[in-house]
Amino acid sequence: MGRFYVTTPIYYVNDVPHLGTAYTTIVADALRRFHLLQGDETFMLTGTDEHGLKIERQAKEQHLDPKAFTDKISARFMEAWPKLDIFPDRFIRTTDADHEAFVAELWKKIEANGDLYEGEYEGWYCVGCESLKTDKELEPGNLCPLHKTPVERVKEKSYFFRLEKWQKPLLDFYGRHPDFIRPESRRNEVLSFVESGLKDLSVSRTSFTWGIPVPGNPKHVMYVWFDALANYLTALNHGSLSRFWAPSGKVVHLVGKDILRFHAVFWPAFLLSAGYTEEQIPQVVFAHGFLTIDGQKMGKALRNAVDPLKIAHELGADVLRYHLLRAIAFGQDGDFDHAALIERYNADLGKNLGNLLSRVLGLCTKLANGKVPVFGERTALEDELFSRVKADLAMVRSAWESIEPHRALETTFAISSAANTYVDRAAPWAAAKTDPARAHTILAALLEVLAALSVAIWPAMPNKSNTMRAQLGLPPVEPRVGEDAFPTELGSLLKPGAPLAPAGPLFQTFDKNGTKAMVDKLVPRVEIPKTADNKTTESTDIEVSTTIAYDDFAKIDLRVGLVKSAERVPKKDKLLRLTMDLGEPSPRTLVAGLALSFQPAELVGRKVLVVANLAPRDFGSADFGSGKEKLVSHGMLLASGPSEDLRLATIDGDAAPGAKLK
RNA sequence: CGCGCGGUGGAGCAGCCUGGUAGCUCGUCGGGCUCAUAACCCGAAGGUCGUAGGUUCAAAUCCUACCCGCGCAACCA
Repeated sequence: MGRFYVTTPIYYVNDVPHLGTAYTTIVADALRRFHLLQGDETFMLTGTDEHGLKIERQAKEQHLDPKAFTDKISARFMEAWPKLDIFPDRFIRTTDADHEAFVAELWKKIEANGDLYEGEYEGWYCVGCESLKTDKELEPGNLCPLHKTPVERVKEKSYFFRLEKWQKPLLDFYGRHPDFIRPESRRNEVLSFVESGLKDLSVSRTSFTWGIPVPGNPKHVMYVWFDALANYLTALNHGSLSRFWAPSGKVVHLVGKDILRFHAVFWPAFLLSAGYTEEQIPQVVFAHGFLTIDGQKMGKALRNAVDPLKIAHELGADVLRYHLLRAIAFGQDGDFDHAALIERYNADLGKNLGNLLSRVLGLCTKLANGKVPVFGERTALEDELFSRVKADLAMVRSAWESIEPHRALETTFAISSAANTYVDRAAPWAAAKTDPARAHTILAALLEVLAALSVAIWPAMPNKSNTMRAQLGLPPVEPRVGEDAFPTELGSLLKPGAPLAPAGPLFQTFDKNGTKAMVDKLVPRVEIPKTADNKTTESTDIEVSTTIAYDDFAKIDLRVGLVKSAERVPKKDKLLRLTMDLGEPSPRTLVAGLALSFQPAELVGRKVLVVANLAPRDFGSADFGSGKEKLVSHGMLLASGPSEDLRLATIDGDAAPGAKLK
């Protein structure tokens, strides 16, 4: 028996609960339920992350006080989880008073250890990430590599955390605790990141106020990650709850692969700095992958369209939970496919397990008076079944222990398959005609397996587990601390003579039409615009936006231009660099997105229409074979159509290069 | 050399860390059973585990190189 503490990330309140957050939270709940079954003391934490510039701005947009704004969104998370049969021990908010107090304490400890200093930060800041970016990280045009939005130049006083100092200790720690970062591939990522060198981390801001004030210097608020990570400790900072923290408890942080770095690098560094020992660092940070939906990346539109609560409402939370846990290899990217969901529901839940229960209970009604029959003499068939099931149960247990829900469930359902095979081999209906005692033994064996299964599915499907148990005449699963209720032995899970309930369908399968109807119902209606289509519609959009005055039009210098030369721009597959005669003393350079429609050679000598007085546009640089050259366009060439089928705007008849249009 | 992911029977995936008869679901074909949710069971067809090298007694698994997809990003002033 031990203690098990599992956390989800605290979800940022700029979004509402969606399939992705539901996924992580479901896994956390399933793991905790497994540990409950084993008799462990458990604590599960989830919550919301509520500070930061992005929230401050979003609240303002909605004309709300930040607190009122976060109250609103946070409530949606809090209300969502119970609908998926998830009951965290604490739902923490970074605006909770105890959290704010605890973070201040943590800050002071780190400061007292000399790991915080005041400096000045100047650089780029991405509001989306809530983090600073180095010049190297930025994409051309000063875009955040993650959000693709422009970063902001900020210059402000800031406290810095001496992260650099912890590089070596962190590497030592990783070396001594190979299981700290999982899965392995992620661990390697983090290692190479840390090995490549850590820089001190800016951990406060003065540019906004929606955050936890820095102790002793309230002009500063803490960096949201400093604030957020601490939540895992805040929740246990109450009396004896600290027993759940490492090393007396096993601490497992489930995180998305996008935020692994914060948990695997910053967090242990903060802890070490605050005086925690290596043994007091969480044992596992497990990074899971991202989900796609029906093969499509989960963009904002899709995220909002696929509501986990709706799926739970239609099919039951158990079914959603099962499918997510079973269909996706935890730790890897996975696809949430609606058709596969129904397929799996039919196959595993309905036909394999549901039908097994139904046929066994049906036989019991007919052959054993609806009571648990007496287990008579075992034959080789029962021996084989039981030893197989025992071995599988052991595998299920170890799969859960090592955080591999997909494997745990695969094996769980292999048990159900084995039982189905056994029914066929043992043929109780045939035995009943000649040897009723034998038939009873067979049924008793099957009931034992079903009883074990009813427990084994509980971490994933608590409701169905109990429905199943009710039919077996068993009380609901009620784990007790110190009592290992995960089945290992078969043979005495049921009492002979105990009444069984009549069989009712555990999972009603869908026939062809039903499947189709359900898939239609669940698949989001939104058209997910494909990038190409999107562009086409844009470029064929003939709606006239707004009118402009003639004077405005007159400002545009449209001219005929003669293409003197044209060449592809290396590495930019849509761009051509053109030199053009616009009737000026020297030719101009234009950069145009024509490369998908035209060969450079076929453009040379053509007369096309050009906007001559457009502000020059910088396209970065390109290497034309003799080193990097600046790529600047001095004008715009007019064309129509999608980029792969452009038509040039030309002039009727002949006109001299430079001729103006009016 | 932009970042990331992947290539395993018809489809979708697991296995790869910790080498040792290639597994799961669906689909196809044939058979069985008749207790059950048109269910369940058995069998069959179908795989050069992307390619080429290397390590090894042994490679889907470890190493090296390469090829091919996909996603994201970027470029159409």
